[in-house]
Amino acid sequence: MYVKRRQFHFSRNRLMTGARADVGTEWGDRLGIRKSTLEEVAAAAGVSKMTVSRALRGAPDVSPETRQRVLKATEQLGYVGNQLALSLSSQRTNLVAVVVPSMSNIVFPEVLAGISTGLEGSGMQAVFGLSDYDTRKERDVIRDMLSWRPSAIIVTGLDQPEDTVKMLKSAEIPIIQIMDLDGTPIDFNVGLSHGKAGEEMARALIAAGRKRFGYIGSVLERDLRAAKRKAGFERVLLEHRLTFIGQRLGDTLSSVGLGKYLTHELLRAEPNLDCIYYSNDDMAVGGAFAGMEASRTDDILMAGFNGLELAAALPVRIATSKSPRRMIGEVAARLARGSMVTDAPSNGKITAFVPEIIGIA
Amino acid sequence: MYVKRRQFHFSRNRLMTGARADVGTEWGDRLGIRKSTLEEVAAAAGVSKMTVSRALRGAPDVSPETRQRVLKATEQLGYVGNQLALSLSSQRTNLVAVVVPSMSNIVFPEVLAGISTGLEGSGMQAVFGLSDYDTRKERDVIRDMLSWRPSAIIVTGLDQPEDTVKMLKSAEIPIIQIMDLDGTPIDFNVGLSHGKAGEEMARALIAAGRKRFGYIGSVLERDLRAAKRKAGFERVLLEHRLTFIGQRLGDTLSSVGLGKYLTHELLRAEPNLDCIYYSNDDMAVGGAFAGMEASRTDDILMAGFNGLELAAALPVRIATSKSPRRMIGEVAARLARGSMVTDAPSNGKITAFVPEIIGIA
DNA sequence: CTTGTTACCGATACCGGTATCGATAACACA
DNA sequence: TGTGTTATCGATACCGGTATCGGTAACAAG
Repeated sequence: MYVKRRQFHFSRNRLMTGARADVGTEWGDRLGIRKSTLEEVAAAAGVSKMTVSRALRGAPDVSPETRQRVLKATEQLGYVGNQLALSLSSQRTNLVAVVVPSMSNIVFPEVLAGISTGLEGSGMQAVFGLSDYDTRKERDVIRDMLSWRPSAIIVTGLDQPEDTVKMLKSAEIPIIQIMDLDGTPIDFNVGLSHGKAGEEMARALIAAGRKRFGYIGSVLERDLRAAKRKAGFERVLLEHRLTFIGQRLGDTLSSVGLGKYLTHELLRAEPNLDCIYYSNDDMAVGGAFAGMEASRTDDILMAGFNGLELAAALPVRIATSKSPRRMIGEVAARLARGSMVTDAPSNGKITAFVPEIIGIA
Repeated sequence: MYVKRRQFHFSRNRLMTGARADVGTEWGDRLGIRKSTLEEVAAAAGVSKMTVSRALRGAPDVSPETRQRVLKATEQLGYVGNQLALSLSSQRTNLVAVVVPSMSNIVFPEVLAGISTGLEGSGMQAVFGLSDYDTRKERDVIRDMLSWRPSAIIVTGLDQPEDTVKMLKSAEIPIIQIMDLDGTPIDFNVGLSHGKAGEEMARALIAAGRKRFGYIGSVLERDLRAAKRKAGFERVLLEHRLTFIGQRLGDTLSSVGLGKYLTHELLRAEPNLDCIYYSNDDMAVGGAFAGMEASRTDDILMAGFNGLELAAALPVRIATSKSPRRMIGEVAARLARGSMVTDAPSNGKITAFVPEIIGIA
């Protein structure tokens, strides 16, 4: 299948003549810049590859002149370095594996952006995978990730099935579970309590005089955090002898369009609601649109979750809890960075955020 | 700094006793599941590691019984495999490097999602990096990526500076430039002509009777594709002896809030516009909100670009060009997959999409 | 019984780096 | 002059896999 390889064994003599001698495929330009090896750079600089390795990494025991020669050769050959060999040899990677459920909700990209900035300057790379809210797929993705021997792994949520947890533990690297706090973390945990977020939102809305609540969400079996928010909300409703008068659950992932559609439906069925709690801001924005179309913006308040930039720009006000998504990513990244220097992760460390509720008063 | 390694040399005898014997750190559970090597699996199965390698990869010359023994040992030890060693040894990776400018605009996450699904089942992994619309940063990110010897690289746009292009070429892997088509591709090219997109939008709006145009965008020096759309739009305006009556350019990245703010400003300065072209849908949605607040939704049409789901759900109609973002990602991924089997990328292959204009008629 | 074939498996040499130890030369010091 | 010391560098053995080639046993054919 794969054609012969290793048929060119560069002899030392050959190398001594300079690696520029015989390059010239379709790709290689005449600068001779191509993926070269330490060995080639060494030959060009007239030293051993060990010395090149040292020079490039800034090791102390290399004379200034040698270092210069090596640097020049590196430049000329366009040497890039090989993380595969480096990582295999040194037994440590600069990889951070990240698994998120989805990319179509802006929340996770923002977390990734946070991770990216949090990793900046550390020389570490994020490798990401999507689970599509599917635990089986998540397990497979995690397995693939682990085969790269990342130095840390960031996963979304606390509700991984047992075999996934076992696999994670067996990797013997820091495991950073993000977003959710309601559950038992394996190792590090960065996020917020969605149960509490739901509770607080309910309390705030009730305090603001809302009495007749509806709920709109999408597939809660998959978005467990939305389900936790709803459960928290309902707990507080119950405390006040209240309940959701009506609710609608979609069967696709949350979106503005879905929120709008379900809101129209719910408003028709229950015209006397004075507040609707949504599974998140996308849905709530859709709700706001529906409210505008139905001219119900004055007597009914839509409440979501996340604090999207979009929600703040809306012509009508909606309530929401601002989740520190970027921040969660950055903190997770910092924890991952730590993994490069400390061998002993302080087991069970938790970073808890409290979302700020806005748009009510 | 890093403490001693390689101090444990498992003797063959030691291994023969079973790798479960001496595990028991804080992390290892009593199942003995931990990162083990082919050698260990081989010892447990009583064969050579070469045989294990063959068995695990489904090579033909392994007897069924041996395969079973190996599989059992693999299972028991929770062997995961080491992509680092695999890739280094076999001289090919299953990595696809992806560089996008930003994560805060939903467009790029959607491209990534497309790439992810396009890669599904191929055993390939996407490694992504952010350039923040900064060419220097882009170059550094690309260099980091290349050091992992990916089997393909996907970069955004066609306007990389010369040194970046040189670096890309020297990697001798398929280079897939996405999103933009206006320029000279290095190798593969998947996207759409933003110049034409701007032209077509202008033509459609003029055909629909719009006459008094304004423009609202953000930092166009960074978002080159938005600049190309604007240029295309202006070309057609000129053909019709028209011009932008007024325009506003923000100095931050595009967002709904920014679009709303600038629209309010522009509407104050130029109250008699009947159409505003925006750098993208986020801005246009903000414009729509401003229009609603100013009660100008009947006499002025906002036009954006992307065809976001959000735009379709809006209570007022806005015009937009639907860009096939997911599709672009999927096609790019397919091209990247191809790279694993064919050594000779068909140089210069271009996949062109034509965005559909909606929301005008 | 000798000789091919075939099926199966192991030994060995890599892949491109790093860690470790040892060697050499220059220089200081007694 | 003999002996440490220090600075600088190379040789060698890995890391954990895969590619390649060769070897052995079983069985068929001559």
